[in-house]
Amino acid sequence: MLKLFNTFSKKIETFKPINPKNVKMYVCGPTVYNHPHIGNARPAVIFDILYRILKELYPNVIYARNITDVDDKINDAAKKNRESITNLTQRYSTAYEEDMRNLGIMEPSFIPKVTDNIPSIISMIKKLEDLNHAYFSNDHVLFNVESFPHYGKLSKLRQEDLIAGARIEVAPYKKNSSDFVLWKPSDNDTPGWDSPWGRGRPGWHIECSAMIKKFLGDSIDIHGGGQDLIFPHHENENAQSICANKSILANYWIHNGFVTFNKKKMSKSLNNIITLNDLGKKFRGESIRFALLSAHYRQPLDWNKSTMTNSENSLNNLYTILADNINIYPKVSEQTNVERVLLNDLNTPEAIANLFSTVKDLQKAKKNSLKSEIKGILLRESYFLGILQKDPYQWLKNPEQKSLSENDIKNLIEQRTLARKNKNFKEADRIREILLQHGISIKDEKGDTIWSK
RNA sequence: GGCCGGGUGGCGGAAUGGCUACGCAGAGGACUGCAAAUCCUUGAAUACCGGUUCGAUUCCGGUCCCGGCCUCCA
Repeated sequence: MLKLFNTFSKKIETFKPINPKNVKMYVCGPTVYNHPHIGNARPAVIFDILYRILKELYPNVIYARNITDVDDKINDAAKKNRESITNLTQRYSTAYEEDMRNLGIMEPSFIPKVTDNIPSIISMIKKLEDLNHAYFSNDHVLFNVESFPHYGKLSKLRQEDLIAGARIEVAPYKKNSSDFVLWKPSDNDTPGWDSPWGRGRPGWHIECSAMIKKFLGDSIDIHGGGQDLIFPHHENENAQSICANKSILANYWIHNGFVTFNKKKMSKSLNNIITLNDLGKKFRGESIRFALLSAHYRQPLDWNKSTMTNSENSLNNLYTILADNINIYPKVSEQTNVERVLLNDLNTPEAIANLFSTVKDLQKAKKNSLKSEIKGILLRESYFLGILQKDPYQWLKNPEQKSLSENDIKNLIEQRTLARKNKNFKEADRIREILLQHGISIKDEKGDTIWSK
């Protein structure tokens, strides 16, 4: 039984799909104008785990994660780079997909892009206009918030509060300060498409509503994203979808907490981000993933200097155990403790604790038959977390480090092995020291010498 | 100002009305030519003040501090 915290009810609820034979989930992906940072990676990893769990529970799961490639920030970035908009968005969507693969994230069923779905967007806006939920004003089409009495229910924000807190000047052509843009005009320098309202482009929010409708249908089970999307993005999506489709948009709204850096939210606009690209130069994707799992998804996760070394060390230890048991055949396992705690609102820290408990069992096991059983459990448990699926020796050798060529290292290790055979320990230590100075540490293990870092 | 989270060991981070998980780092020992790994042992925490209770870190009230949303953000 899967339990999830629903932002809408602010309670943990038992998950009941609309149609158990076909479960539908949509997660808001990135706006591609920049390299994604670890804050962007968090929902990707969290919903990847949820996807794995759902696939285990239900025969068919459709998971869509969009890419927003129409946005004014994109236009600004392209202008700044003197680069074409398509070039920029393609460059960064490719980078995003690469980063996702690197994090061990399973490919969603659909990765829709806004530019491929303009007709769906236009027809949804048209529908809203026909139903008097939207109005045309000053070349813009705006959603009329007053036409939707439940506006604010998702984010728990009341109209009065929004007005009181408004820090931005209200556009004079809006009927209500909370009305938001569905369609806006484009000048010749800006990407635009022909529409009943002239050449223009969609506002933020509407693309997700339109793509959900097109790829998943009017109503879906789970809608997810970062907490910063609750308002206005999801509130607005919810309003426009319900008004256009006359049916509920999503039954479960799931939002992850932020990655913070020195306790402050990491965000592109605060310019305190750590990109996956930069982090990937020093650390492997799996280590980044492990770090992102260390806190419960609804809590903030504070990133600091030791976050990555901590997570690398943990994974090294786990892979070492797998290397020790490399010849043990993993027996196929049934539902594990890790799955059981993940079912409880995706409690990844507890899942990791359970994983380590399995590891302890494996270390204590004497008989091969028992080891085989436990190794099967361990591999199944780590699959749901999306870790430990690589060849352990490959991991421990860490070939991505480039301080010495692999051949050089092999040669030095051979020389050292020879010296040790001849009991020339002075020479053996000298070689160890050389390797250490190049950041390479070695371990003599079961007659073999393996090296890392 | 309105709304909403949170303060747990050196660090990260769960859980719980009743001996405070787990990981990383640390200490001691076994093992090792030395290391590493492994095994054994081990030190270390619930912001503050009240209340309820046999018992609170957990529930209630207050104080202080930190963060988020209200504007683009995962």
